[in-house]
Amino acid sequence: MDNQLATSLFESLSSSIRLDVFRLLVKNAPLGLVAGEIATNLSLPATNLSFHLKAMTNAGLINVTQEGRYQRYRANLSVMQALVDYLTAECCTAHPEDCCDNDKTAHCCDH
Amino acid sequence: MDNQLATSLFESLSSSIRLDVFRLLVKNAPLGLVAGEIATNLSLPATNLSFHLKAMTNAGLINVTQEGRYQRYRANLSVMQALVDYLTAECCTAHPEDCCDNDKTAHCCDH
DNA sequence: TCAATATTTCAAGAATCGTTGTAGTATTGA
DNA sequence: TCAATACTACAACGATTCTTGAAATATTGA
Repeated sequence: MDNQLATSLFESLSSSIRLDVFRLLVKNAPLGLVAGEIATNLSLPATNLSFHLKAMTNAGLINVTQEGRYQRYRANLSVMQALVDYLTAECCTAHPEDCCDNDKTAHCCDH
Repeated sequence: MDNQLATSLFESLSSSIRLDVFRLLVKNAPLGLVAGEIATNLSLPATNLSFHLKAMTNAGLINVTQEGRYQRYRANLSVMQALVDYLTAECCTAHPEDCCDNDKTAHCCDH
């Protein structure tokens, strides 16, 4: 995980449509859904959905496999924890002596 | 957490600069940094940084408090877990009988 | 082979976002 | 009160992204 990959992953989830697509695929894990089912479920034009699916696939947020004339999409769930880990990797390292003194809810203090 | 809030949070982290800012503030948790320290650390023009800090503050990703003529920014770490929880809230609910049969690394299968 | 189906690619316009300079507000120290 | 400092607001331009319709590709079933 690096800045560029993390940025593209966040960008992949930064639109209302793509967020709905991802949550729908999480809901339908691990089988996933084919493109047409996603379009029907979210009432999206096939063209527009295809645009967003491609962006999400390129970022690695979802996976696609071909089934005859269908394209089956699945959420890549494991990438999310890696993303959070990347964000909090260096938590408090600048001043470890103060860590958690003021904010007990901080994620980095959960260990 | 809803679609709109989640979208704005992801959008807040979808630029290289804002990601660097957030990780720098995580590193300097819980004290945070004032705007000038962030600008120096990341070699950014004050104008541009201010633009991004405002966007991140509006989304709730970071918090700001005034200290005389300084503005001190802190990472809002607790919001990240809420975001991941939102994404995985309905994991496998469409077909619970198949959950984790094929993908043991899925985050939603960690319970 | 042929028509229907599923999905993607492409082009074009609209909308949004990022960066920068200039100007403005607020605070500090003398 | 005055100059310096810290930061933000605004406007403008270029760059990027979103959406849509039309056309293309690939697969299926008859």
